[in-house]
Order: sequence, then C-alpha cells, then structure tokens
Amino acid sequence: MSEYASVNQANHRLVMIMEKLNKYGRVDVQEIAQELDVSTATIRRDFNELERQGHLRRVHGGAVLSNVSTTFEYLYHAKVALRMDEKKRIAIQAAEEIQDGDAIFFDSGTTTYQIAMCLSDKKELTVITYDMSIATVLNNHPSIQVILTGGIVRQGYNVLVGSITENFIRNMMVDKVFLSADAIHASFGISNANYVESGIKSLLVSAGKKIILVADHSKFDKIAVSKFCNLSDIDMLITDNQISHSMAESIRESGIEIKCV
Amino acid sequence: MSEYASVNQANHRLVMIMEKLNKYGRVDVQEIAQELDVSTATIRRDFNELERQGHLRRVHGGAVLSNVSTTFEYLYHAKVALRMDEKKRIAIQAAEEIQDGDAIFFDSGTTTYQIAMCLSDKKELTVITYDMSIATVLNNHPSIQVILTGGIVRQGYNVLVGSITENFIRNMMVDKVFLSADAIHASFGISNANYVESGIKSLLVSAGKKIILVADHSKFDKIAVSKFCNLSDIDMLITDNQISHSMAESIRESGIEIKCV
DNA sequence: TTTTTTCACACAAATTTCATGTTCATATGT
DNA sequence: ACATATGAACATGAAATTTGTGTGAAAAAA
Repeated sequence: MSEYASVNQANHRLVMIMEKLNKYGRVDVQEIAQELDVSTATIRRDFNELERQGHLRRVHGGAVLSNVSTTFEYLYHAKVALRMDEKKRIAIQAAEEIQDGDAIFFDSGTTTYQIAMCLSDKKELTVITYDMSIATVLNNHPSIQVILTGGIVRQGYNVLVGSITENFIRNMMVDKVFLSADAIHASFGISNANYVESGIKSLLVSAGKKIILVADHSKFDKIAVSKFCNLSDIDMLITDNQISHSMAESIRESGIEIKCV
Repeated sequence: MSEYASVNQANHRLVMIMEKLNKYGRVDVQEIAQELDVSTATIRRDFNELERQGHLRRVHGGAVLSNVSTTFEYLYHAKVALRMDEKKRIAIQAAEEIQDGDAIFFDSGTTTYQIAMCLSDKKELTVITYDMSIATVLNNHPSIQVILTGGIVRQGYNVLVGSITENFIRNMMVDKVFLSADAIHASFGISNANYVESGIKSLLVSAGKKIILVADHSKFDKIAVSKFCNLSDIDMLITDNQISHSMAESIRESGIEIKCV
C-alpha cells in the first residue's frame, strides 16, 4: 500500500503537469509549484524529465506541448500504474493456466509482468516476449528459457516494436498467448491507446493455440484509438470481480471462457 | 572511486565463495562467515543469490557445485568488474570515434556499456546491440534509435544469444562495431571465455565497415578458450596506457591503429 | 539601459532504499 | 532427542535519491 508512495508522489506530479498541459497547451513553473506545494526547483526537474521523455518542450517560465503527441497514451499508462491488487490476483490465476513444458508468449504490460513474477514453481517453460522488463525479471529463473523478439526499442516504454518484431511473431506458434489491452468493448472489440503496439497485438492473436486476455475491470466498456482484434478471437478472459454482470454475460455469450478473481 | 565500494564488497564475497567452492567442491556457511567476518545470514543470502544464478546448489550447512559448470566464466567476469577508471577513459575516447548519424553496433560488456553512457551529446544515431543493459541505458535518449537483435536470454548475463541473434547479425552492416574481448594475444588472436558469445563476435567482425576493439591492459597477452577472430580483422584498438610497449608495437605492426588513453 | 524574472548549478536537508545483523520459531540431520 | 541450520520478521546504519535553498548568470520585461 505505502510501498509505492514515493514513486506515486513524483508520478502524480508528472501526471498533473501533463493533464494541465494537455488542457491549456502551456503551463507555468510558478503556478504548478504553488498548486502542488513543492519548490520551483522540483517542478523544473519534472519539466526536464518530461522533456527528456519527449512529452513536452521547455520554454521560459514554463513548458508547452511537444509536437510529438504522446500525451494521451502517457497519461493512460501513468495513471493505470495503479490497481496493483487486482492485477496481482489476475496474475496468480493466469499463472495457473500454465503447465510445465509450455511455450508461452507474454504481451507487454504491468499485468503480464505480474504473471511473469508468478512463475517461480514452473519448470521447463519457454517464454517469448517483446517486453524487456519481462525478459529481465525472468532472466535468472533456472528452468525458464526466455526469448526476446528483437526490434526497435520504443522510447521510454522498454518494449520492442517495428517490422523486426512483427516478422518474428509471424513465424511463431506457442501454446498460450497472454494478451493485454487498453480497452475492451462488447461490439467494437479490443483496442489500444497506440498504433505501434497494436500491430504486434493483432499478430499475436494468430500466434498461439490458446489466447488468454488479462485485464482489470477498468478496461471494460471502453474504446481506444486502435482496434487490434475482435472479442471472438479470444479463448479465455481473466479479470477481477468488479466487472459488471451484464458485461460478463455478453462476453460469455461470445463463447469466451471467463474467470473473475 | 568509493561509489562501487559496497558493490565490490558484496561481489568480493561471491567471488571468494565460488573460488573456494571450485577448489573443494563444497563450502560451509559457518566457515565462510568466519573467514569473511560477516554474519551467517549474509552468507546464506549470498548462497541463495548464487543458487538463483545457477552457479551452486544449496545443501544443509553449506553449498556444493552446481552441475552446470559456469564457474570459470563467472569468476572471470566477477573479477573483471573492476578497473572502472581505465574502462571509462577508454569509453570517452571510443565515443569520439562516433559521428552524428552513424549506425553502430555495441558488443556486450562493461566497457561497451561505458561507451553507451558517453553518447549524451550525439545526434541521430542508430545503435544495435544484443546486450539488454546497453539497450536499457539508451532507452530514454531522445535522438538515438536503439535496436535489439532478439535471441535467447543468456542466464544471468542480460545478453541475447543463439541462432536468432546470429541470423540477425548476418544481415547487418553498420558503420562501426565496438567489439570487446576477454583475451588478446599477438599470435593466437582474440578470444573469449565462453563459446556462445564467441559465435556472435566472430560474425560481428564482418558486420561493420570499421571494427574497433576496446579492451583494458589486463586482457593482453592472454588466451581464452574460444577464439573468434584474428588481430588482422580489427581496424582500431582503444586501450589504456598501461599496455606494454612491445605489445603495442606488435599490434601496430599488424596494421591496426592503436590509441592508448 | 536598468529591473525583474527565470534559470542552472552547487550544496544541504530530508527521505527512501538497501545491505547487513539480530532474534526467534521451525526444519533438518545425526 | 538434541544440536544445528534455516528462513522470516524486524532493527539499524550507510548509501542513494529526492527535494529544498541560495547564488550568480542569463533571459525577458521595463
């Protein structure tokens, strides 16, 4: 609970800055410092950090939006770094679907990362992923072979993207794919807040014998910019118990096995 | 200088344990704890860490050698994690060879890692590597495109190996390759303490227009188990000023440009 | 120009993280 | 059954990180 306190405090400032920036196009050092009750030096450091990440551009007295428009996705992921309890419960359930000897693919994301953390008692797994954080956390596990797809490192996200990654996935067939998503909608299908990873995800649903979607309740009944597959492409959904009854019903009607934890 | 003190202290314990283990086949918690003047709890933690890395196996009261024999290479790298000053000086010189717009390949290793840390003022670089640590440290640099080759994650070393990696490199041609090595010998050539990365390195010398070898003086006049290329395959050598005069001479005679820093 | 504001850098204070040691209930081997 | 080893929980001090403050330089405003 308090284990994320300092991270979130800093993160919260960055989110506030980006939200304000997104609304007004420009923010002041002084103004933000007062609003968040920290020194101007701290806000300057925050601005520099966000500029380094390419999300804004410094100007005298404040900052303006960068021409590269990643604001929406940035906010999306920065905010969603919460709901850890749900994600961990989902991860434990997901890990139970994995048998010794399986070849599995982990999509990128915090939930799939949590699944990777639950594999300590598994044996002889082959894990493939395009998420460097997942590869790193499994690096020292004695009986898991980890394969990283290769590709262009996506600025600030620790994942590999582009045609190298996509071609790799095209030649791949694993037992289980653990898929994540930004938004799930009964009629629109499953979508993501950015295009680059979307291309990868749409290939993933054809790269495994069983496609397992992991997503906490906050992702449902939403639509994000880039659709990558239909609900019917999924074999199983693992989510938490705060998902609405009607939503669960309509998913079950699509022929998807659903587990709420 | 003191910034690595704690790391080295812990690292020193691990090296001692592995050396003793290598000599006697088994070590005791009590014995090691006394010898290194730390608590048994610390030694247990060390044993657990080494077991997690696959270098030994815990038994009651102590530890025995793991069946996987990586001891030699482990000791090699653990010990060589020193000489940071030299490595940093070499890295600064190496970075000067890089021009804006270059496509470069970084071999794995601590020296090449240091080069990656010296790129802050470069622009429009394309960096390719099979070393995840290097990819990670460059991850947030705004004007560097980082490409990771893909491959099997090598247990405990954070690098990618195997046919996936090798095939990737076969189809590659960069401006400059920064190569590292475990051992350099005037007549035997350039060699490495393990086979898996050796295969990659031998491909690397054909994958760039200019091959630059970076190595501190401790690597010279040594032979390691797996040779991967000849001295004549190298275009430039960057090393420190403690290299012997005769060695420098015979390298220069092979037609290699040599820089001592 | 002069004045004011903003900035970057250096240093200090506060806070967090981390390695290690200690204690204690439980496991294990003889 | 006994002695020892173990792992978990907690304490502690050191190191690293984050934040705040002050100062002189640089930039904007007057």
